[in-house]
Amino acid sequence: MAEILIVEDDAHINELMKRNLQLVGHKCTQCFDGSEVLKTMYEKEFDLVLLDVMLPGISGFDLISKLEGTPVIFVTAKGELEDKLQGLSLGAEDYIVKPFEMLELIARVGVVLRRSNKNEKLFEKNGTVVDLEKRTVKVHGVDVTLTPREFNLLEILIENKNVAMSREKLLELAWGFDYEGETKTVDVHIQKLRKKLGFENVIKTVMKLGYRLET
Amino acid sequence: MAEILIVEDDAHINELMKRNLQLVGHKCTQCFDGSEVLKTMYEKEFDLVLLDVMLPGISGFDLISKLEGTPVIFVTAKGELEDKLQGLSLGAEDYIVKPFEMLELIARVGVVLRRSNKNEKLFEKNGTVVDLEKRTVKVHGVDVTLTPREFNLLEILIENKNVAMSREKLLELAWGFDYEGETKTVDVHIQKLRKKLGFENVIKTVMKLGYRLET
DNA sequence: CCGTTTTATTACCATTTGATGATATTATGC
DNA sequence: GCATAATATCATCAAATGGTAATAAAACGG
Repeated sequence: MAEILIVEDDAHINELMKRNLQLVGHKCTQCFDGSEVLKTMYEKEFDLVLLDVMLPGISGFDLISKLEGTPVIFVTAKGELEDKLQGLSLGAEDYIVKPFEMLELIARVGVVLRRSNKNEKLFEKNGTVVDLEKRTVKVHGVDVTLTPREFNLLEILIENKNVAMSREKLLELAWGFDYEGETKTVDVHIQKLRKKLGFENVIKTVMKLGYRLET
Repeated sequence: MAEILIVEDDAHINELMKRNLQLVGHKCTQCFDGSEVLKTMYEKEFDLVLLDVMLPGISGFDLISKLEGTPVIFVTAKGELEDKLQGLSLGAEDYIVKPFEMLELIARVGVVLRRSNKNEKLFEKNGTVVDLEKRTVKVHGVDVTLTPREFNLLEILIENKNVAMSREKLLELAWGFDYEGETKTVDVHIQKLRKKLGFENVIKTVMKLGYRLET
C-alpha cells in the first residue's frame, strides 16, 4: 500500500505501530531518534511520516519543516491544546495523542493516504490535459511534447495555481537555483508554454512580478 | 477565506461554531437538520461541511455519501472507537469528538482547507474583493486591473488597515526604503485606488498626515 | 565526434507605467 | 464668508516592462 516512516524513540510503541500498519499492508521503516530521519528520507521516498514530538536530540516540531513535501502525522503524548495547535499549524495532516487505539491510527493514516492519492495528478483546462504522473500533455486529444524544463515550469505553476509567482520563485522552484539579477529565461519559457498549450489566457502575466496560472 | 456549511441540530453549538469560524474569516451557512442539507448545497458551493452524526431525521453517516466531492469533518458526541472508524472510512477528512476546543476545530478546519487550496487571503469591503495571493481585484464581480504600484500601495494599506499611515511611511513601504520622490505621488495613486475600487469612503484622508483604509 | 535538441541570452519594439507640474477643488481656522 | 493651506484631478512624457524572434551556447544521443 504505502511506504511509511515511523519516528518514535519508544521501541515498544514503534514496534507496535509497525506491526499493526504492516498488518493492513503498509511498508514501514523505523527511526528511533531524530538524527536518522533526514538520512533515511534521503535514501528512500515515503508517502507518510508518523512523527513523535519529544525525540532525543531534536523536536518533531523542528523536524517537520525539513520534511517538505511528505505528509506528516504527529503521534505524541503532548496532548495540550497548545501543542495540537502548534503541530497542526506547522503543516501536519493530523495530530494523534497517546495513548491511542491502533485502529484509529490506521484509520487516520488511511485518510491521509487517500487524500494524497486523490490529490489530482491531472490538471485540465480549456481542453488541455496535463498528467503530472506520466508527465504528458494532450491538447484537444493530441499529444504535445514538452521539454523537461518546460514541464518543470508547468508543474510548478500547477502546484501553485491561482497564486502569483515571482520570476525569482519560479527560477528557484523549477530550475533549482537562486539567480541574482535580470534574466528573461522564465519569460521565454512561459511564452513557449502558452503557445504549446493554448494557455495564452490561462497563464496570466502579473506585471512587475511574474506569472499566475488560473484554473 | 472559505465557504463552510455547518450541520448541527444543537442551535447553541451551531451558533458557537459559526461565530468562531467567522472570527478567523470564514463564511458560514447553518443547517439545523439533515433534510435541509442537500437543498442548501444545491444552491451554493461549499469548500467544507462540518457534519453532526446524530441529526433529526437522517444520520450524518448516511448523508456523507451524497455530499460527493465536498470535504467533510464529522463533529459529534459519538466518541466510540467504532464510530470514529466508521466515520473516517466513509470518507470524512477528520472526526472531532464533542466536547472540543473551538481552537482545535479551527485548526483542523485549516488543515483540510490548506489541502484544497482554499485558504485564500482575501480582503473584502463594499463588494470589492482583493485577493492578495492572486494579486487580483474584483469589484462587484468584475475584474479590475491594478498597476504594480497601485497594488503595492493597496497591499500596504490592507496590511495596516484602520491605521492612519503617513505619506512618508507609505512611500517607504510601498515604494521602497530608499525611494526619493515627492509625497504627492502617494496622493495621486490613492486617487486611482479610490476610483478603481469604489473606495471613496473606504480610504479616508487624514489631514496633514496621510491616509487610512477602514474596514 | 558530430548532428540534433534543448536551453539561455540578446536586441528590438509596442505598450504600459508612473512621477511630476499645472490647475481645480475642498477643507480649515479665523 | 474669506484667505490660505491641503488635497484632488488632469495631462504629459520619459522610463520601464513584457513579448518576440533571432542567435548563441550547452546538453544529449548515437
